[in-house]
Amino acid sequence: MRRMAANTASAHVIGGTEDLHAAAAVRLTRDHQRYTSGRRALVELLAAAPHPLTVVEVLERHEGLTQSSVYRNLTILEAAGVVDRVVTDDEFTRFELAEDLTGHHHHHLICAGCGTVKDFSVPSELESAMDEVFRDVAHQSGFSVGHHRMDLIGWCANCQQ
Amino acid sequence: MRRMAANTASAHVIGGTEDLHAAAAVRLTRDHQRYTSGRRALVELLAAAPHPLTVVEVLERHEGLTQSSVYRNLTILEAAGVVDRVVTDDEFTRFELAEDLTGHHHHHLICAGCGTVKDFSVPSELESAMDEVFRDVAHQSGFSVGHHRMDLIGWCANCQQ
DNA sequence: ATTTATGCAAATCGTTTGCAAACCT
DNA sequence: AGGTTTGCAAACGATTTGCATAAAT
Repeated sequence: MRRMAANTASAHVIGGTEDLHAAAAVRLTRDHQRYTSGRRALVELLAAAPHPLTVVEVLERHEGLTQSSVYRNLTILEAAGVVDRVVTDDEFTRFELAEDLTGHHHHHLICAGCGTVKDFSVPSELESAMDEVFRDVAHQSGFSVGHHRMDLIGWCANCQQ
Repeated sequence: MRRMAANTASAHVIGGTEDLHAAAAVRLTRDHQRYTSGRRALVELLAAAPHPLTVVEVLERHEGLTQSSVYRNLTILEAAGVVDRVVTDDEFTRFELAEDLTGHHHHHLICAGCGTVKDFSVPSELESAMDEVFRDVAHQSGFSVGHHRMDLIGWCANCQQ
């Protein structure tokens, strides 16, 4: 039941994608939701993208998708823990696969000029040190912390002058 | 170390606030902008608030202000470096005084339930360690980094269950 | 057969903008 | 005077929603 990604160039479906779909299906089922072809297409697109995608980018990359359904399905996928919402300073919400599905904890370099988002990660010792501080902060403030977000805002190579 | 004494909504100008207004005036002038009473009122409100404010909150706190002017002036104050824009996961943009005006580098605890934002800070050793990593990342990626943002997303005491 | 998802178009709502009057300097 | 800022109302645009049809179980 495999769907070949229908886009321009090197969109090669990797072997490991099956597990991804299986995991997505499990999470949706847990939420009493179906893993429809539209949702599957979204997961496929996000898995293939090198950075978080806006809804506009999603629509550009896949002819068959409709705007309203994309919004609805991204919301559902987010609620099911399949997708993460990425907020930047511009007016477009972006989406990426949930970190615990990809197993790749990372952060974002956000260009204040063009809005481009690029991934990066930091040494695990630093992550651990941060997590420890966060636990303290949460405890003192009565918050229960779900996750953290650490972004760098700056100017990409293109946008510097 | 500045002490922020205001809490109620009185039109009382506090002693230490003078420096703040002076600094704001300098930055606006540098941008060929005037420090009008509306802009002054915004700085006053943000200085008195214990957390970043939405436009709605600003309007609630000061009768004389108009929505469109508040938006326009916050944009101008941001461009002049007097105010920082705080982006969370909800649909409201928030604003706070620029960190280098208050001299208080901090981060945000964001409640995923009600959108409340609470400030916190981390040990300076951790900030330094982060800054060092960020310099490397920026260098490798061709970005010039302006600032970073590190938030905790979770559930406040009220919103847990 | 019944529930759930989709597509289209219309509505929503935070934010932006056009324009004439009020405000500096 | 000459340029800016303001207030009001209208416009904008990303996202949401109502509803009839199509798909899934």
